[in-house]
Amino acid sequence: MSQVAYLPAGKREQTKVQNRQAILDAAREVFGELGYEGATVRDIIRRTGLAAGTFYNYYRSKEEVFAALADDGARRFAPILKALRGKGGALDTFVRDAIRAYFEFMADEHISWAARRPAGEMQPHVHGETPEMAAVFAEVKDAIENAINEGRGPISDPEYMAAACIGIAREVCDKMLMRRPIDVGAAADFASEMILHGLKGLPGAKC
Amino acid sequence: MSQVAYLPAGKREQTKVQNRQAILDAAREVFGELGYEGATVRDIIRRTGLAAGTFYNYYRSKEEVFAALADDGARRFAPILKALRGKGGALDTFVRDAIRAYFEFMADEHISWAARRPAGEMQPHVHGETPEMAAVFAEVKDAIENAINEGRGPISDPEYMAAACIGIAREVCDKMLMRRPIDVGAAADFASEMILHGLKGLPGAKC
Amino acid sequence: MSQVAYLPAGKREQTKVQNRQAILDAAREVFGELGYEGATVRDIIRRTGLAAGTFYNYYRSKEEVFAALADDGARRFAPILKALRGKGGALDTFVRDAIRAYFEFMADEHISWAARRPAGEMQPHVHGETPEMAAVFAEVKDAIENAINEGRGPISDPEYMAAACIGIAREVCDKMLMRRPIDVGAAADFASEMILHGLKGLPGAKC
Amino acid sequence: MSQVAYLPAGKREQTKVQNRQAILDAAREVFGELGYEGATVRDIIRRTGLAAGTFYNYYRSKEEVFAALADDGARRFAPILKALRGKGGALDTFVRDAIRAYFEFMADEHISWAARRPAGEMQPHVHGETPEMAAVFAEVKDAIENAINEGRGPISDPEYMAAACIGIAREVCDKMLMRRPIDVGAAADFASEMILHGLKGLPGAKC
DNA sequence: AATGAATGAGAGTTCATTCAT
DNA sequence: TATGAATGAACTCTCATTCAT
Repeated sequence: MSQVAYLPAGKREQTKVQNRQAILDAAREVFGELGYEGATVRDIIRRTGLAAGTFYNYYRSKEEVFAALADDGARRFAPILKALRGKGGALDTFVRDAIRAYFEFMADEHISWAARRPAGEMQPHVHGETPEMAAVFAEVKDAIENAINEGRGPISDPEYMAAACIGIAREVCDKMLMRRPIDVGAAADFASEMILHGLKGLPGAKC
Repeated sequence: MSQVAYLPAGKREQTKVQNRQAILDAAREVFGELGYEGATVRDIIRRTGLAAGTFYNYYRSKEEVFAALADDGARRFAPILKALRGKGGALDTFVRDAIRAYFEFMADEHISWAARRPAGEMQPHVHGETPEMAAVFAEVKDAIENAINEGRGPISDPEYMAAACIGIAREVCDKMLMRRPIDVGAAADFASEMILHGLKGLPGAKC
Repeated sequence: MSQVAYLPAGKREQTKVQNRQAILDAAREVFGELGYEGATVRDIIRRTGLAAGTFYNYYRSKEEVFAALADDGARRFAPILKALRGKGGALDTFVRDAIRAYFEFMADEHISWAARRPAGEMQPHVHGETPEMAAVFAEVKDAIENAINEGRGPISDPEYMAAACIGIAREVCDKMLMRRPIDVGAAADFASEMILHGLKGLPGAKC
Repeated sequence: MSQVAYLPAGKREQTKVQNRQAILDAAREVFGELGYEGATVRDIIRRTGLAAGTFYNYYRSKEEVFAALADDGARRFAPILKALRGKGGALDTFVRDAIRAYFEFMADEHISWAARRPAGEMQPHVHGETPEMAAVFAEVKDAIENAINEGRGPISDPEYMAAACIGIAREVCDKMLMRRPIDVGAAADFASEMILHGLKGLPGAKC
């Protein structure tokens, strides 16, 4: 068309990006606080100060913004994990590296929304996990399952083994995030040790 | 005037107890299928055949019936755990016993609602855990934390230790419940071994 | 179940019927004033004084209440037409009878909602025809088409013939309904004559 | 300052006229496909490739563009009718000419949007009549009413007479537009005959 | 105590229209 | 003047809860 005017290059474009981010940030918070079901689109946009309809200029539904959040987390974490997998060492090393990477990512992620949460007030039925975290968690789970299936570890029940690793990682990480200061190194070491040697392998145990 | 004297204790009381139980049963199913947020009071009451308003003669809200369900599970599981705690043996033994008791309870609980679920169809954002399970989980968690704090185990970070045990128990139990047939013994053994000795302690590992 | 109490027999049942009717009446008015697309469920329930949600206790959607209205009209008019069809006389007679029946029905129907309409204020894009009217119109159309196809009239283009009859009936009826007093006899006679003999057959024409 | 002197009359003006026409064309299609209520400004503007806001540089509302469309049709048809009226012959002739002109206009108009409609898919509650058609219809109606009031026909009820003519014209025309090929001559002849002599005047009737 | 219709707040979503660019 | 994101009122529909019966 001949009437090319006001190509989006300046402030318009900028606020668009800002709004998209604002919605994403608000959604992260709201999902973290209220859980997926508990969160409403209105909760999200209210926190941005934007109008109700504006949400739908960026995402078509609650589902979609949730997916975008999860994607975002996965996308940022994927390369880290991939590098680890590429190294292809012993399960021993892989577990330590993967757990550490996971814990570090979670800690980073955490501060962006945990800070402004009314501390101590843990709603019922809510997991306090952002979609990003969930996505990253899924990645790690996948990696561990693969590692075990590839036979880089003892031959027991692979599914149970992965489940156990995952369980430790998730729960210890959760605890870590509740402490101040957050000590990623200590928590990751603990979890790795626990995964590899169990309670009896911990310092102070009589093996 | 409303209390009719000498009303035989039967019919009326009977009905009340039955209705209360019917609601509880329906709620267990519905929460299991739809999750807490997804479940509606209508879903619950519809399954009982009672009228909508009747729900509120027994529970003041969805929240309350959920709590009642959790209480119920906890109340039934508490004595089992208590007996274990009373035995006061080594952490070793306690872990095995507690895990086994937990897994057995879960398996029992499970069949009461898992049966009629459309298998394979796992909704997003739904955890498939009844309130009872959640409550029992909390009990076990408590027991393990206590055991560790009492010094019946290695002196490391007690909170992390409990978290790790809990994580293993939860995840392995979940996997167990998805298999057919459900082999409680194997799963409990695996989880206990994992808790005590980690991956390296599993058969086939070079320690 | 044993707890049979307060069977719907008295006032409850009564208001239910009243509400259903109130919604139907309101819907008739609103569709008449605003047209199908223009009408909203809110418009309808607002006019009844009932709460928003109450609408959905009676009809699942705007579509459904519209269909109910149309059904109602058709159901009431069907027997009249059927009797006419049964008589099986000449097209001549059939046309006069059918037109008369149609005009009479419309006149009856009309007063129930036309009365409270802001007179003279004819919105654009709106046909001022209730679903009942539309339904009855469809019935008559069908009857005329059948009569013509059965060869009870001249052999020309049956579809066009029916269309022409229908056109006359609809338009003349509309005009009739706008006059005061409504003279069904005169209007029906006119329409019949016009259908049968055209302008040239009208009094005052030189044939 | 904003009006640059000596700006060649071309580009700018050209664009304005083109845009106005593009919106009108799009609106014609959309109203034809979706009906007035069903059509949205977004539907219209999307089809032009212009931006949402641009619509409002040309028309203040959906209502206004609709009116413009109607005007357009009326403006194009008016001279045709006027010529007919000027001839001032018998009602007989006038009816035939007017009907023919009307049918021809409708057929022309029709192809411009009917072509790209998903055939056979007739939405409920939608009339498939462009605003232009409505306007032209109104013109013809007016002409016939005038002719009758001027006493160029039988002295019966003029309003009813006009209504009857209009009804025939509208319905037969509708049918004509649904046939393939569209035979304007036959349809116009039929309608004229029907208007003038009724069913009994049709070939095959015993008069 | 049981009933189930009524309630109305609030959910997700659409859309005509405005306005900074 | 063209743009298209922002706006916010209004829409359909759901649901926890109340209350007359």
